[in-house]
Amino acid sequence: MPKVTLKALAKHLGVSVATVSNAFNRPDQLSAELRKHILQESEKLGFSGPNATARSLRTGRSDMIAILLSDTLEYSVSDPVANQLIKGIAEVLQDAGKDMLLLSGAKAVHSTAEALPDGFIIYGSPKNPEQLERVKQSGKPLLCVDCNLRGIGSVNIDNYQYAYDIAEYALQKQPGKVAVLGLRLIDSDRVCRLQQHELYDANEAISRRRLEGYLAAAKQQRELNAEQIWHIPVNNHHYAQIAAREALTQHPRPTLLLCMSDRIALGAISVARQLGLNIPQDLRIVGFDGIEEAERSYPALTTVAQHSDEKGRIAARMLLAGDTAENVLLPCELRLRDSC
Amino acid sequence: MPKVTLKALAKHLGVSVATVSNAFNRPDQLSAELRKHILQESEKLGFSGPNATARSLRTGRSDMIAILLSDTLEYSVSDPVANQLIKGIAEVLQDAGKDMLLLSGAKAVHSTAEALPDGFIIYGSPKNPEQLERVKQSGKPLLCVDCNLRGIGSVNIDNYQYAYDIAEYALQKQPGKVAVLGLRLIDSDRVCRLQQHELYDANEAISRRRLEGYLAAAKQQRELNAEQIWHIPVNNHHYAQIAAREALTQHPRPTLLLCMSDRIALGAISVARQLGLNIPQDLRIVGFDGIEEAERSYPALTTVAQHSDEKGRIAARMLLAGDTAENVLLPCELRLRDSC
DNA sequence: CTGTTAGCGCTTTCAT
DNA sequence: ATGAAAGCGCTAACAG
Repeated sequence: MPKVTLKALAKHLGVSVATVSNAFNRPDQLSAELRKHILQESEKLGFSGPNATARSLRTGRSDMIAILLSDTLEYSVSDPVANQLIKGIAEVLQDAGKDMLLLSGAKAVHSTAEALPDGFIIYGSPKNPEQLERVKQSGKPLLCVDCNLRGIGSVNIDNYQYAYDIAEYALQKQPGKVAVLGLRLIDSDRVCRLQQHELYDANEAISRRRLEGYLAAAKQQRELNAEQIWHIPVNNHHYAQIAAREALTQHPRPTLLLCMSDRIALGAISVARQLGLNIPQDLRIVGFDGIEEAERSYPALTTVAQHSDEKGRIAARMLLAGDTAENVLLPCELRLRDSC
Repeated sequence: MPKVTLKALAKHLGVSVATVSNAFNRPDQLSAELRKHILQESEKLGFSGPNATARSLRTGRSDMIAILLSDTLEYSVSDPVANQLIKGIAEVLQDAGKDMLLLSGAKAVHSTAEALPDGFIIYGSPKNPEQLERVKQSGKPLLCVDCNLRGIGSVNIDNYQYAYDIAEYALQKQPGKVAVLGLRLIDSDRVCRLQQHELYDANEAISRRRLEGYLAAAKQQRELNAEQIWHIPVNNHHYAQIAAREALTQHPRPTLLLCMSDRIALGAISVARQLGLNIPQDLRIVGFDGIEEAERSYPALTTVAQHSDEKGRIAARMLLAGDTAENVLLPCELRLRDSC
């Protein structure tokens, strides 16, 4: 069986290729009945619409939108926050009839599919400068989420403010010894404490903004010491537990853990349980993100809900609307639950 | 600035287009130094390799692999099991330099990107027959995961066997009144109990296979009644809680909950806590899947670990190797923890 | 409303 | 080792 192309179909039907093309792309350019006839015959011959590649080559469009992830695909897909964001974007794209391409932002990756999408949502600070450069060069619409890039619109939250708010809430409720379980504060792949000179950093990373918020809130009672601030390289349970164990086996033990993600906080809760500590009596814990799992943990986690799905929806809508110059700051909410 | 194409580049360099093309695609066809020179100049002019669309039109390849999801994108991306699978696939594709396209299998979607991929992993029973037909027609390599389609290779687990095993374990440990919290057993979008005539169904859905396993194991003690089997339409906390609440407020109350997913089991644990029931003293619960959250729930969940990430890795490797005729059955393990 | 035609940017014989 | 040219399947401008 020869391949069914638009041209072959046209010949078979005794009409011109333009007419068949119009039947698919510009219904107003031919009579309704001819169109119907063409569509029916196409179906019958197993022609499922114009070849996407050829169409894309011709028009320069692909009806695909890419999410340029700052981490590897597998990490991004399993991180609950990235996941919620992807979910929100997916909802909007699906409604708009667009497809979604997930692009790994891992260093040194040069994927050929990069060239296809009609637009990009850049999620998190890009780690692959060449790739970013290529994407910028493409001249296609771009939008940043959870990062800021000169000249590119963005959707963010005020990390400093909400970190400040939740830290202040926790501290006011009951003063005590504070430790910070921080995510990706420095460039190291192992769990460790910060050194004094690493306490401040010009870097715009969201974790730095959160740290500044904690620091500012803590200051009102007592300056926070670098050695009570942990760096955790990856946002997962494993590393979170290592850090939590280090922090909670000190003497005297901290009585408040400021965690930069809910996953970290959840890891800390496990460790606390292993150590026989009661939350919130012996130890209070707050998280950041507002992932679903944090609602149903035991005890339920006090945290900042940042609505990543909504962030995704808004970003996707902005991109599709060509509204890519604005810098949007989305509100969050404190979720005061049982852990603090 | 005019667009930089391979042709323009060739003219600029004073060589033919074929030579430039070869510099990118067939290093052995030209001298190493000329190649190096061409590549350097390309970089300098901001030419980031041959246009992917044109190349794809010409060669018929795209270096993309699609996952054809049986649900909507947003659901699949947030379901922990689908998520782990995607993660496993992503790992392998990334190493192979392939990109991953997530395709929604929602009814009536006809995405243009469908035509692009070089191969498809079909995840779960397709709900969009036209789409499936198109994909089959494409003649590209296909592989099923968690479903079986005539003439297509597959990667599955033995749902019947492991459902049987975990039910038998639970029942032997301590007999009692059993309720099943089942996932998508019938075609209804609300939580409800099964009716007697719905107890058996020829349908090959994995939930049906699991139910048969439970039923067979229960039979050894006492036949399971349809009214103790709940249908839950969506694998999330919300619906799980509704079903669990119905099941646990009966008199007499069930003492064992056989849950068809870990998410459902986790929802049931929340409800039990709300009702002041102690697990496993007053109520025993088992799940299915082996998601991460089940390890760290309180109490930790007894379940069947099905290694979805490994399933994904294996499927991706098989597809890439062109090994798409086999029907692979992967082993699972019982994870005996505190909830039963 | 319909048909003809020129490319979109590339790869790949085939000839040199 | 290199170049000329055909054509992948389609869309859109233009002519009729």
